[in-house]
Amino acid sequence: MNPTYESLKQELLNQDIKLSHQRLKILEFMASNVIHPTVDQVYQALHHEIPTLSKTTVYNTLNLFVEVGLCITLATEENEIRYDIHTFPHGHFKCKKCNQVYNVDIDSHAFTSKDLAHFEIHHQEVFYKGICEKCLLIQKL
Amino acid sequence: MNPTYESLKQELLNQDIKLSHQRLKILEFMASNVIHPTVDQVYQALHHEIPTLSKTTVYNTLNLFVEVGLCITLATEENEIRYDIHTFPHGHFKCKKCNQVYNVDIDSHAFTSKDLAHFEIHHQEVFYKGICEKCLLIQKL
DNA sequence: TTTCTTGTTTGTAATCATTACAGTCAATAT
DNA sequence: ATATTGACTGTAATGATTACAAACAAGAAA
Ligand SMILES: [Mn+2]
Ligand SMILES: [Mn+2]
Ligand SMILES: [Zn+2]
Ligand SMILES: [Zn+2]
Repeated sequence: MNPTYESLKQELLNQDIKLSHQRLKILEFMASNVIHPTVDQVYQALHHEIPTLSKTTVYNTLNLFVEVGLCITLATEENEIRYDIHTFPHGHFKCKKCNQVYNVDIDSHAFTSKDLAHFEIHHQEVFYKGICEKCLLIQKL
Repeated sequence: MNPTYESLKQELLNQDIKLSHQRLKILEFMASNVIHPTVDQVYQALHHEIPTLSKTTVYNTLNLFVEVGLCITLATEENEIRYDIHTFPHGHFKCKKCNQVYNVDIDSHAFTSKDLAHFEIHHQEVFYKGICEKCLLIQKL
């Protein structure tokens, strides 16, 4: 279900994008940490390993990934952009306690509204907020 | 269906919030312009009429409205916050051509995902992007 | 009426995420 | 070796939002 690092790398090659060290490290991070990170989270995670890494490079790279369809962006209400390596249609749930963003399987056909009958729909986003199961259990202790 | 200016004003009174000139003007704008405006749009629309109006006041007032449940916020992907006077559950569609944000009736029961069976859901947001009917017609000319 | 109190509004400065830009660097081709 | 191209970096600029303190307005108390 999760896209593999190897298949994503191949996709970059297919699109004639050079496999630079920084790009591969960022791609690897996105593929193995499915946490919908912000640019800063990616930067913080990698700049120990790549001390010369610039935050601008993280911006450039993630926005490049979005352009070529390897990532999508997620707008949370906190006025910050998060990046998601999963590009197939799915929804999200953000926990108000632990701030974790979960993936949610949704039936995309349940969402056709007759208000949009003559509209051209390119993209849909379903976003839930509330308290996750883990945090609910902690609350009850 | 749309909340009236009078009922919203009454709600402020019920919550012991003073009906200052600025608050009433901003409330009136929100009630009669259902365009999901940004803070700047509200400010631009009103500062001719109220030359002393400060953008800080628009921020303070709209955030106050959100706190007391008169407005909700909308996160579009452009990293800007929009304010909505409609607080009942509904979805949105943003046109990529004209940037207009439409309200969309949705069946909120279509949204139960079994992934969230043991989660506590406080809020849900459904957001579409694409091209609206008007812009599609223009395109065909 | 004057003074006091409380909450509102204002303007400026600070913050934070993001983007623009220009110089540097690295890989490859000639 | 030199030239070309694109990637990376650091710094500066931008734009939205928030913090904060002074000014203001309205009503209550004296
Ligand atoms: Mn996701
Ligand atoms: Mn709406
Ligand atoms: Zn949680
Ligand atoms: Zn349109």
